[in-house]
Amino acid sequence: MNAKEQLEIIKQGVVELHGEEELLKKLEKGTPLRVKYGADPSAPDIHLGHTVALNKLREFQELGHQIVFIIGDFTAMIGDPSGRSETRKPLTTTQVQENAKTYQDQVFKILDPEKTDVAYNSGWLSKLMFEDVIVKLASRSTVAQMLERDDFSKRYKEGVPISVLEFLYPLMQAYDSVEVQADVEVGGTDQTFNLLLGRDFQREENQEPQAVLTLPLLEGLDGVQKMSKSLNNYIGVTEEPKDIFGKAMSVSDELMLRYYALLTDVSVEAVKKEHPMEAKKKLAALLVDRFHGQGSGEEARNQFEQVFSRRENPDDMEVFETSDAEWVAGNLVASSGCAASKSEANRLVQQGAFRINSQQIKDPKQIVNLQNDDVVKVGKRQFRKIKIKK
RNA sequence: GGGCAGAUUCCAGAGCGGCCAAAUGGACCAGACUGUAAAUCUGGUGGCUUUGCCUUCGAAGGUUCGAAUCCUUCUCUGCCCA
Repeated sequence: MNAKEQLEIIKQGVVELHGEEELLKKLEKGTPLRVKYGADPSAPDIHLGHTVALNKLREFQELGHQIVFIIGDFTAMIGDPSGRSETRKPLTTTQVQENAKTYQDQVFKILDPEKTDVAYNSGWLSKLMFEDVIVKLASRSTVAQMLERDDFSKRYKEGVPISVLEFLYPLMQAYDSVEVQADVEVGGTDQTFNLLLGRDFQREENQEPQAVLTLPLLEGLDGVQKMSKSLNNYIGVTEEPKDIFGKAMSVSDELMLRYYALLTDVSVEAVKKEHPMEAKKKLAALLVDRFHGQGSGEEARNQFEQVFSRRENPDDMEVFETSDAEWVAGNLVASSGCAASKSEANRLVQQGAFRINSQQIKDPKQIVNLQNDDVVKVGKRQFRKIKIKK
């Protein structure tokens, strides 16, 4: 495929491409490009938000290029301030290592391991002398530049603390680009500053500056904030089919269109013509298929319709084993793990969330007599099948 | 280093010395309505051996019959001055 055609593919779905001409020239050389992507192993779960960028990387790989996947094990000790309104808690080395490992396993659900170099940035960052930090990093950016960034200026205005440490984060990320001699770096739009700084750093080291490719940020399930683990508004790629399906179904119609646009090749125009619920089910199934294999989406859909449309019990219920047949309602809810505490259990019962074999019981103190295969339901999605131990 | 302000339950934020497990909003949970959508409405959101008891308002002490509220010291944060 010629360089121009490649560029067209690369540009699809991209918000901004800095250094387009340079990129074209590099593509014309015909040698595989080194495409950098950095991941912060502070939260080990990869979710749909990440997959926007990962899919782009996958495209690069299909075009024959090499991915340099950087695990920011060193930078994770600081925490990326991008888009955040508060200082992140630093992680311990052990935590970071564990996270990094699970992270990698998940990434290869999407990326081709053959065409991926994995690098830990502690490999070079931890070896820097203080002098290097001053000369190579700190001297190359100004406070004004930093404060120009939304996240910092906002915090500064609001009197929310900003650690000097956090100013170092973009610098380290930029330095990574120098180390791995990246031709391209891919990231979310919130990364723009960090990515562009990489270009400056490379120029100073007499390298060709990397092309910078920013991708849209995927909104989380709430439809407002960006998808992230800490906000708990995400769909993780390793989640159970029924959870992926259920979460996808719970998004608003508007957000569904956004997900279609950012996560699939399906034309949004076509989707708009469909019944929203049907479209949403298709999206949900598509996502399940993607992470659990062909056919699993269909299965998840059937389960979903069984449980929620027809209000039947799911096929696979957690079993609650007990030797007592007689229970106080509230205790049963708590003991079976359907509520975090006894008080919560009692509350749920009072609010009418508790059903046993479809029969609602509202008094937490009521005695219920259990039999084998009775089904306890708490709320919309918690089911327990009863087994009486003799 | 000096001065000032502040630290409250998941978050933001209110809290006269008793009526404070602590207003209000957000978030979340449950119920109703639905397309488990959104919107809307209702209720709820520390724990427990639950009409009462226990733990909580940065930390530790103290005053008081009684403290989130007053005093002392400490820790942390912001602002101003150097």
